[in-house]
Amino acid sequence: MSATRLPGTPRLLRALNDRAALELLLERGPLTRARLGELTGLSKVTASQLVERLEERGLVARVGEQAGGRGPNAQLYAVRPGSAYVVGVDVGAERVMAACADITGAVVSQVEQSTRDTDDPVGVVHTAVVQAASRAGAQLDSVRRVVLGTPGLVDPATGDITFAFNLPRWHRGLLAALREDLHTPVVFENDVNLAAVAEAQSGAAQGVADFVLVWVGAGVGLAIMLGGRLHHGSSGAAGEIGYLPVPGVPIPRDVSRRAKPAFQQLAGADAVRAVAREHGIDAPDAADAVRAAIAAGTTGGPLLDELARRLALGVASTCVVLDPPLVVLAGEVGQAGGVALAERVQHEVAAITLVRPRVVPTGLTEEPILRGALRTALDAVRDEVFGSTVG
Amino acid sequence: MSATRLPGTPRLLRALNDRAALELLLERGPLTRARLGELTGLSKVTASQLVERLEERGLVARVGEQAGGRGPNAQLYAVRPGSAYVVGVDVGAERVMAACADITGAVVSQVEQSTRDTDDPVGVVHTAVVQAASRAGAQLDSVRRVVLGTPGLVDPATGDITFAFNLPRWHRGLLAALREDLHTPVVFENDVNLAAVAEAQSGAAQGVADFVLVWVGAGVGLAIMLGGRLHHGSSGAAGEIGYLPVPGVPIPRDVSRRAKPAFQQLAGADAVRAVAREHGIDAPDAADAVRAAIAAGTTGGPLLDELARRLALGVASTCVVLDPPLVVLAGEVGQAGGVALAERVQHEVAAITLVRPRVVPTGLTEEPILRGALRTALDAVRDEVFGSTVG
DNA sequence: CGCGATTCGTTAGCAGAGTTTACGAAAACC
DNA sequence: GGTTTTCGTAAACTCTGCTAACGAATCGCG
Repeated sequence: MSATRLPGTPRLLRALNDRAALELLLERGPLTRARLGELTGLSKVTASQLVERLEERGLVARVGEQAGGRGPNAQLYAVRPGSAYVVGVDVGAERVMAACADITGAVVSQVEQSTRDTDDPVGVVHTAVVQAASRAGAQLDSVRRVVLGTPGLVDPATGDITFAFNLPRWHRGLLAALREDLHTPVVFENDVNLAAVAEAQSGAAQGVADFVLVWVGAGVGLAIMLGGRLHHGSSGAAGEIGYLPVPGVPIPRDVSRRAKPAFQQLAGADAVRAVAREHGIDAPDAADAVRAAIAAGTTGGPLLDELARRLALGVASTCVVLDPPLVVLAGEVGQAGGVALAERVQHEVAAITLVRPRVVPTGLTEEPILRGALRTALDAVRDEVFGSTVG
Repeated sequence: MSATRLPGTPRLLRALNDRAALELLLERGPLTRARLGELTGLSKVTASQLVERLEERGLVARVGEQAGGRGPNAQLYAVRPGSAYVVGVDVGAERVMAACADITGAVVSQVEQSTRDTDDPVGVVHTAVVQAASRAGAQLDSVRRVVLGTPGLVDPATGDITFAFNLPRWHRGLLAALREDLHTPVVFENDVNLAAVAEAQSGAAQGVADFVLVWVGAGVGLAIMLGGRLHHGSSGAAGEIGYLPVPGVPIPRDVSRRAKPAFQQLAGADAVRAVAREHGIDAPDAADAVRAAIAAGTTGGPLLDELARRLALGVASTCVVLDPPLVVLAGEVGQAGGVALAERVQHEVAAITLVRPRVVPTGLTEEPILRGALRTALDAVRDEVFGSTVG
């Protein structure tokens, strides 16, 4: 009956300081013992002992000397890349992209495979993961975590995928197969959420702790970043804004797999193509239609206006609830729309609500979901590897 | 250019442990030194030293003995109530309610005053605060914080109130007057947010870290609690769901002070009264109308159904975005609707979205805003008073 | 009623983390 | 080549917490 909190023993201190030092080494590249002391706030000698400990644990290594200074050349230390690896995977409907990164975050290998011409998608994903690891020169047992990005909801209780309409149902088999071979934690994460993670790391939301990312592609989705962490919701369904009840579309009652959700019906790729046709732009692909409208200059304006008006309904709803400082438009359509679309959405949102979020297009072009998967895996693995002093 | 993190010195340990001990003393009442050791995870002797320190700092005092055990009677210690006080105020349009609590959270005094028959509302609030303090037997300089709950948005940058349509504009004067006399931090907080804080502490959301509270009164509002903390949004406008673009109401463009926001027009008290009249219930007050419908039994069903249908649009929008496990209905109308209304809203939300939040009526009857203000003030003051070992 | 069993609180000695002071050695400056 | 500066390491001390031991108080039981 005693909830016994964590004590607060001296070893906790060491764990905290070690962790802070490692984080600094990752962020600011190789450092000398003295500089590390300054940055952590610790004394020179303590920092020195600390580095020695980390070196013994195999987490840190000498990587050179810093010449040019006044005194003797200072030794430079950095996090040892080989101490752990992670694999991220973007599991799309038609292709699989896997990449392997070492614990410093450097992407060491990348593998792409098509799932179109096979009847064993599990096998494809599986070999992609194994190939990514081996091409990176990483032993399989030094891969500490695999993160798979897919559409659909991740049940926070079980970690399984639910409601992945547009993907085959082999996720469960995939999870089992990978875990069996790799003896490693394997987790799913929603693809839009991963895109947001990537956006925060190196896209349009760098250094912004709170923002939302609106994904406009085949479906519409939303990722919510609060305090630098993803908000998943109690059933993993936070951000499924396809189901927003918006004006202009009948609200389907008795939500089923058949019924088309309201906002998605208004702003999904199908709707974009339809609106484009009405405006005289006929393209096989929604993103192409948007690009065509932008290329058309003034002529394309009305289509973009209409698109922005529709998107703004969903964006306004989320912004009225959350009041984020920043909204990132991503996904095929969001990216294609670029600044032209983002500006229009920003203007439109300001017209119908009190909040005034900045709306910008994604700042990422290459594999946002994959990058997000790697980053997510890294965060978890660093907690494990770097925090092991506590255990 | 060195961002110098907090060091991680031994004194940090002491601060952490002291803080944990104080928190335990507040939560679980008077404790013996030995029990405190168990609960914190510290050794018996360390816990003993710790208590001695806290006693010297005046934060803790002996309050009795625990007889009946095997060995000698153990001394019981508790947080000293008199070491600091806070004042909370519910600033309504027609009356002001102030209360004073000691640092243990015990409410020591409560004062109510009308602002209807005066032309100096600032003075009324001011004297209410001073009276609450003096009736509590608290010196003015031991009141460490005053929290004022009012409608409107609180600008997170300045702390000032904006957009308080239904309240006079003397907030700024109030802030200045109170600060001048009391030499104490005085802060505003949105009334709906405070109601949510109270709900989390002792209402329908006890022990629930994530939930939203929907306020249905003259206006409609929303408070968002995530991880046990309020989410305010970048401009303090998070949860202003009156502005949700919902189906069934024209969306006013060029939002101005005149234009009635969409969702509010659909579900605010005015709308409730209007709907009630259509259903043959004519009451001067929206809450009365709802109560009449419930009292009418089956006859009142259709009105409640319609009300639930309207509310569900707003609730669904927020739940689609946030996916909270729990929605609390509060405010005059929400409270009047009770379980009958909550159940209907829950059912309706489930019909139009994928998420399945539990919807319940408020569990508080007495002064939720005032209680929330006190709790908010307490949290801040405890950080200051208990955390002062660090400084 | 007295003895043993328990538990409270304290004292003594020790271990882990970090700090200040001091110092030898290496590199650069003049 | 001397001076100056800086690196890395000792040595001695402080602060926090831990284990072990112990006197004293209280209850249970014979």
